[in-house]
Amino acid sequence: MLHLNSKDLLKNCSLAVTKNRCKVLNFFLNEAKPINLKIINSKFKDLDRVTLFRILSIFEKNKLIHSIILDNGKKYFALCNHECRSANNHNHKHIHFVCNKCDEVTCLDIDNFPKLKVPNYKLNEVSINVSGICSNCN
Amino acid sequence: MLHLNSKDLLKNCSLAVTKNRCKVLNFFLNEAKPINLKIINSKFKDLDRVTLFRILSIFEKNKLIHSIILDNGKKYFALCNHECRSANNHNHKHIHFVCNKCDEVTCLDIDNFPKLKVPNYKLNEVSINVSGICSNCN
DNA sequence: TTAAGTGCAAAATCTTTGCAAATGT
DNA sequence: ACATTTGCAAAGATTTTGCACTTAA
Repeated sequence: MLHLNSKDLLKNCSLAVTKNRCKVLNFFLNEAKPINLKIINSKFKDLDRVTLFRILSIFEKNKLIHSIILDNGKKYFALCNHECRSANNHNHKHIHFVCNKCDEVTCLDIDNFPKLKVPNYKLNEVSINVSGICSNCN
Repeated sequence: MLHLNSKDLLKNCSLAVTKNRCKVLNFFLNEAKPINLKIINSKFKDLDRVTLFRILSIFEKNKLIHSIILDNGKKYFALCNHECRSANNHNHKHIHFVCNKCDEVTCLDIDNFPKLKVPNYKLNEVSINVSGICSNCN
């Protein structure tokens, strides 16, 4: 999985390869971090809002990207990595971290993802959001 | 903390005791679970949307209730328990569970709340949302 | 060529704001 | 009496829908 290009990724998902989709997907390929919807919007001013919505929603449905809603209510989108795409669950592999200083959001792979247990409950997806100070600001 | 009545709770928070606030707070006192905003709205049809918004927002500000946004994007509100009100962080004590069968959301106190560590990061608030099958449906 | 994607307009939701009337302290 | 809360109207913001036009397969 070295050469990640938008065309192939779209094809892999049986999605039509359009200019707009490539543009948006390339944007994600160049961004390691989850990006707020508003920012994405501002990066694609030539692109219709509605079209962007539809592109993001079909990307999410096809597990090219995943979305997070932080406790502040803001919605973020981020590229899924390979494990993310192949697994059913986007949250098993990493947690989402938001820095209280720089406001950047980061997907963090953590070594020992906690195994929660609750009597009488069957736990499937576990999603963890953390806030604090990131490595840059620390 | 046996007799939880809305009047005293409001007074404790230095909030004016109004009929609407009592109604809404009583509703939460009778509901153990987080309730979706839409449902709350439908329970108070005589109450103006805006007023309900303002009541919920001031309750949240005063830590009478806390809100959660689940991965599906829906917003829920739930009564804070005593520890919840006294602590700075509403998430340290419990996790939020959503059942894939009955769709109910539950605050679950878990014994060993995971202690996460990430090198170079300072972690403050940890919020955990889990989906699966609840004890009723299991 | 034919199905799918796009842009525009407009509807449907959701949330906030301003202000006069009603209510609580 | 005075400050706060409430309801209404209306503005903003966000997300969805319908449909004609364009583009990809």
